[in-house]
Amino acid sequence: MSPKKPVPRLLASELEILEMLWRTERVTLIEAQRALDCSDGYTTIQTRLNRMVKKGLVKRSRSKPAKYSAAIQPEAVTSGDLDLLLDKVSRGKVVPLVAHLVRERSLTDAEVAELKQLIADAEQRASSSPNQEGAR
Amino acid sequence: MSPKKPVPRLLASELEILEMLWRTERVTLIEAQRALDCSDGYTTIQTRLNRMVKKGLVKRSRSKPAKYSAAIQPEAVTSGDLDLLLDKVSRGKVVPLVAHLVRERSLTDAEVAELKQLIADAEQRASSSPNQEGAR
DNA sequence: TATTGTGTATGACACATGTCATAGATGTGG
DNA sequence: CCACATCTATGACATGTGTCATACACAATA
Repeated sequence: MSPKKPVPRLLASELEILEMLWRTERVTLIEAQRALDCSDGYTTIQTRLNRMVKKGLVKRSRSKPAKYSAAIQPEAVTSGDLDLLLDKVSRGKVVPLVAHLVRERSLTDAEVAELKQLIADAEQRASSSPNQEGAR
Repeated sequence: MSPKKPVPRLLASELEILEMLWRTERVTLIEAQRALDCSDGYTTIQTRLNRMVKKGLVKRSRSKPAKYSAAIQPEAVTSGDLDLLLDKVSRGKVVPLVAHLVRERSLTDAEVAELKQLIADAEQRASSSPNQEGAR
């Protein structure tokens, strides 16, 4: 039974591979090599992909020129990493992270609008559900 | 030249150590061992700390029972990791990340208020400075 | 059938990390 | 000054990762 393992914590290199796979969907080794920086040798890519298959991060088809594809979605990584960040680094506080996010990046008007909506939704949810975290 | 290296990408174990150091400020090896889960041997902690010193992640005092302390702040990790998350996983998009943050965590009223303020500030900044973002 | 591509599977090697056991250096009470 | 309690520095070993070179398998063809 492997229910919802939060995707450990990916190494930078694994993230790099996954990023490529998310972009390209399904690729053969040659395509993968091309899609990546391709400064690495053919069998290097092969080994890395296969090791990731072993880890369950990547899927491989049985077709003749095997096609590799991501076994996990970006959201999973986002969740896992963000949760870790929150728990370990930000001591569970969301605001500092968001502050960094919106301060460092300049947002478009559309994005600002979306964020407003998100906050509004969260606000509503907060008032409707019993909230712990500092019982005012 | 200040090598403003964005703090590579920390391993989970390194994050664990740093988290402890941020909590405790300065510790000797024994204290560190106690502060951590302490299931690891004394010299194990020693080796890990020392290797992190070598990497510039941790500082060590010259005092007799050497005191170890974090060489980087949580914010640095936050920044580095968030940027990576943004660039690699979220394709540079802030909204999905924030969405995850505010959806998964229930926020207090105070936090919601802070977030609103954050967005308001960002909005102002967006309108005052010519935003290219998506010129391509 | 032997030859040549093209793909896949193995074996290798260096360096990083997780975990310790021990040896070496030092300060302190007899 | 000696012996012991502490610290600290090294050496070791298994496993994981980065990077390949090669060997092996198999289909199409000369």
